[in-house]
Amino acid sequence: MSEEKKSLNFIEQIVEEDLANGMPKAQLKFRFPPEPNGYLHIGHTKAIGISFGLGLKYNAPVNLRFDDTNPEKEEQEFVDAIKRDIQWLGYQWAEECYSSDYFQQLYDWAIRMIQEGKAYVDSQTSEDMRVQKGTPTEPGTNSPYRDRSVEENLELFIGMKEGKFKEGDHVLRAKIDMTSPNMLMRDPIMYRIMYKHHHRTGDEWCIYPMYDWTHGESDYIEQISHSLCSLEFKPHRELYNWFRDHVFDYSKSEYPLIPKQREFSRLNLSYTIMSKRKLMRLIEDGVVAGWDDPRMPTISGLRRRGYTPASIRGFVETVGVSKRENVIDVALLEFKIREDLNKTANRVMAVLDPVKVVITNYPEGQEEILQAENNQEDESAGFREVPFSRELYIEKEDFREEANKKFFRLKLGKEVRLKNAYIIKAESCTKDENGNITEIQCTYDPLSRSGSGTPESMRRVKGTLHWVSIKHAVEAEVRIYDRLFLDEAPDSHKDKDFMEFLNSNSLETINAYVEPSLQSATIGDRFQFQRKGYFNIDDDSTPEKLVFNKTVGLRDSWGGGKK
RNA sequence: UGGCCCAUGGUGUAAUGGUAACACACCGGUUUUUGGUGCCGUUAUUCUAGGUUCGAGUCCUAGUGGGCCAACCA
Repeated sequence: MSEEKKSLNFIEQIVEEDLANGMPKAQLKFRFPPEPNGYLHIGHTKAIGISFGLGLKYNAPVNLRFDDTNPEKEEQEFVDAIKRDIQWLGYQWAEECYSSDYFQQLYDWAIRMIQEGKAYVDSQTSEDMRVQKGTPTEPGTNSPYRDRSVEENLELFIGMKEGKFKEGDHVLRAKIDMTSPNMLMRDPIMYRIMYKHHHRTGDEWCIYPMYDWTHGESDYIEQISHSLCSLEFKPHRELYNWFRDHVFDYSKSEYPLIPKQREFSRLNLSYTIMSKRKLMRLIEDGVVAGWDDPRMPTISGLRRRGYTPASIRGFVETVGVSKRENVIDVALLEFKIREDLNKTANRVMAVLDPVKVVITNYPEGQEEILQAENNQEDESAGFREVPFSRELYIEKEDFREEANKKFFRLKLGKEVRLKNAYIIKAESCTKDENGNITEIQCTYDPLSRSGSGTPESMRRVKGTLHWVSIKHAVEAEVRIYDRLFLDEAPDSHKDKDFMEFLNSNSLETINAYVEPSLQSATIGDRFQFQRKGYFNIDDDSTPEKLVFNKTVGLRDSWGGGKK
């Protein structure tokens, strides 16, 4: 009955405080506001998890709002991908919104601000404006156009909207304070002229509102209670409130509630990058095949790699929420997917680097069907049939002519258990002219069959190997991935480009032999290749040519026994 | 020659003035027909210096270190 009290993160505490101070629970409303200029990545999952998590916790609506105010970079493809990824993660938004839906309202409010002397049209070049803006340590100076009359401002702004000027001729700026220690308060730009086709509004507009003017007011229009974003927006909060308070003054009867912005630190993952611009460069430079390349830290990439929604959600939950800069060890992500797949993925046998084994005392031409447990962590997973015969493949690394006691695998004169099958003993091996082992001759103990219940079958031998029957094995392509970067934080070096840290061996494609039960597997299916790791069927797979991705390896406490 | 934010094991996150906890990683043990899983265990001057307090990781001050802010990007 007594449920353990989980501690609240600082954002949940803010919500609880607001509730305690009298905010009705029904007023709680959140939003996730991606810009459709790229695919979502694992870093976004934190923001998604926070806002959608709050929605779930308080049974409050969460809007999905596309912050589409810059038609230069935004595309419908990204809108579609973002929706697909959020749905795949298992979250449901209340309403699908677009900042561009509010362009008219924003424009009307801007007119009102001009009328009240709160905004003016500036006609300097961007370079002049930059100089005049000052620096973080020096105050800015007023624009020579700052004191234009309301009438002139109105005429110019309306002219901007009507397409009477060229791009760059004029901008609309809020009139705040050019000497503010907060650079964002130094008369920020509200509108710029842009003759670009917008993926939603087409060519209806040739002026587009800037982020600060748009974002907060979109929150306000949607009556969002808590607008949660990452730390770099902290300095924007002052401006967020400035715009919000003016607009509230104009529209409080229609929109009675005011949103508040709060900031948390974004998620960084070791050995990768988390910037849409840089991820795009990996694609453009051909380092990866696309946004959904299994090596990418994108949601689409992780999905294709074989990650489950539950593992990703569990990951961001474990990572927590704070205001500290952080780099999460990618090992935690890997732990989360292993944790999930260990419970859910069926075990199968696949030999990735084969060497032939002949069981000399097994009758030629004989075959038999053995029973194999699908998942010892899940009794309901049942059993499958695995064919056995005289000639098998095992992993090359599982045999040595001689080795010390720490080598629990097959060596000359010693026994090993073949998983779900018999105990075999290595008698001899043959090599090619280069000394490479080409075949291992073994004998088997016919009474030792797994599950047969004989005393021989109960014998304990130290090693157990996976294998496939050569005659029955299915050939498959297996793609093995490694981290994309060799440096723990590739984009944290001021003096070096992140591309310098690329891992040139992040993809290895091999030909493997898998047990015949996998012939019927379909795209997305996940398995544990016993003793090897977790693998899933790639989008490129066909019944004629199976293609697997390595999602993550099994934890390996042996380390290969090198030296 | 400014403003704002942050500082707890290797990495993250708790402890909400009262015994520094949890997860991952690491190392060791145990179980095991996966060197997987499970189970058990080892590992900490809470950045520094002052101050407030019976009592400070927590509050105050200063310092140190890190981050953000000078796009007609979001």
